Amino acid sequence: MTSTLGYAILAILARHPRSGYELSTAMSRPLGYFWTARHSQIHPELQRLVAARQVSFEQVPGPGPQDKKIYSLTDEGLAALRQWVVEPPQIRPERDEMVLKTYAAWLADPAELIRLFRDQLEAHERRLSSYEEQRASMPEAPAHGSPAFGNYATLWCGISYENHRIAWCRWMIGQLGTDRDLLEKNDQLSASLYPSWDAVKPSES
Amino acid sequence: MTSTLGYAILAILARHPRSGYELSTAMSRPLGYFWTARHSQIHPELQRLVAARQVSFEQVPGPGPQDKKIYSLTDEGLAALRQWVVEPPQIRPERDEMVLKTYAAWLADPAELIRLFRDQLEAHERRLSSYEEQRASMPEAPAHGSPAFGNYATLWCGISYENHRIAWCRWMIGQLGTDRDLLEKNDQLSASLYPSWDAVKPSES
DNA sequence: GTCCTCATGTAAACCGTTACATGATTTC
DNA sequence: GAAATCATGTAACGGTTTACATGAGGAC
Repeated sequence: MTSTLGYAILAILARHPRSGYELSTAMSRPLGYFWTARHSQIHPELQRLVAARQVSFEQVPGPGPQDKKIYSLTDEGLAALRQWVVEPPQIRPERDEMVLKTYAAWLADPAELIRLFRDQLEAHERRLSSYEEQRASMPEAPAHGSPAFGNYATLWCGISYENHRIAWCRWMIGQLGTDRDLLEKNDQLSASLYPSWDAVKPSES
Repeated sequence: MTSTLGYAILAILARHPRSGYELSTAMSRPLGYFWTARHSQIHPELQRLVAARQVSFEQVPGPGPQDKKIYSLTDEGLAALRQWVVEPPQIRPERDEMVLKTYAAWLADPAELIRLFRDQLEAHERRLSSYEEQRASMPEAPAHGSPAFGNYATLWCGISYENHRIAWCRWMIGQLGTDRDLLEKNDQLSASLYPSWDAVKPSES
């Protein structure tokens, strides 16, 4: 019954109670990297969760004209969240605009494509270094059972993902920039950092 | 004006003309891994693309009661596609249900989590070996300018992505399965195949 | 005769974004 | 005094999924 957005809200409230406003800031970039939502989606969803008895709220006088509502998980909500976590995820189609562009890249001007992938590369490098910073200010391998484990594990995934993306951008730039000065640079970078086809081959079959 | 779905259709038609039905099979799993759509979305979009003069069609008598329509790109459509390819992609939020579950994983039973990540791991391994097979039946590094380049580059991305995902699943299973017999197995697997934090560190800052 | 593939469409429901709407408090 | 932050909501729109609707031809 509860939507994935609903579980995202429950997952955040499981850490500590928050207002709808705080939820919406937590679920917008650059904080909410793996599930985002606007306040216009969060407020109605909170109302639904209250109706389903998965969250409750207490009203405290806020700065604005309306009362501030501090939402927290109910026992029912926590139980539902716990159950949902270990259920296999819905298979939702991957829609990746960069990969789609790549599929049609054979039609486009190589110089412009290089510019596009350089921009992407920079963006992913910026994200990676931000993740690395976050990791640095975090205890190494927190115990399962503490919320820090969730933070640590999602960060690990994020760092791994950015490395994958960076390797791919570098490879693309290398492929597109044949017989040019950037060839040597990119060859070095992409060959070492990421599993190339050839390096992976001996492991299986 | 044209939506991303529109460009996805243009990108497929740029290879060779197809009917709406053929488009819908091409854009459903397991073929269309990076942009999927149902026929109920494709047929109206094709009508819009025809109205925008980006595709044209010729009717041939089909098996059913209605004529089969073979769509192909117009010069205008090809030009629009070429332009779109090198434009920076819209930043669309990442919504990853597995990462969201991971964020809340500290609440769940480790044994059940291991089961979940093992299933995920298997699915990604299956995909990877299917990709590897496809790569094997493909010329090494096709020239930019031929459609084979698009196939090769998207496959490279897919293989890199699956490797990232596999490494992450293995790491998670290793983290969850402390003081158990599976610890040794997973330590070996994840440490070698994928960049751990520590291995990446000396490169930057 | 039933099921599967080929073939094209429409309608309702759902999810998410953008825009509309209001207003107090704090900071510059 | 203007702008940013805190705070909560609704409405319109666009994209996606699911369901409805039809029907020929071939395989079993």
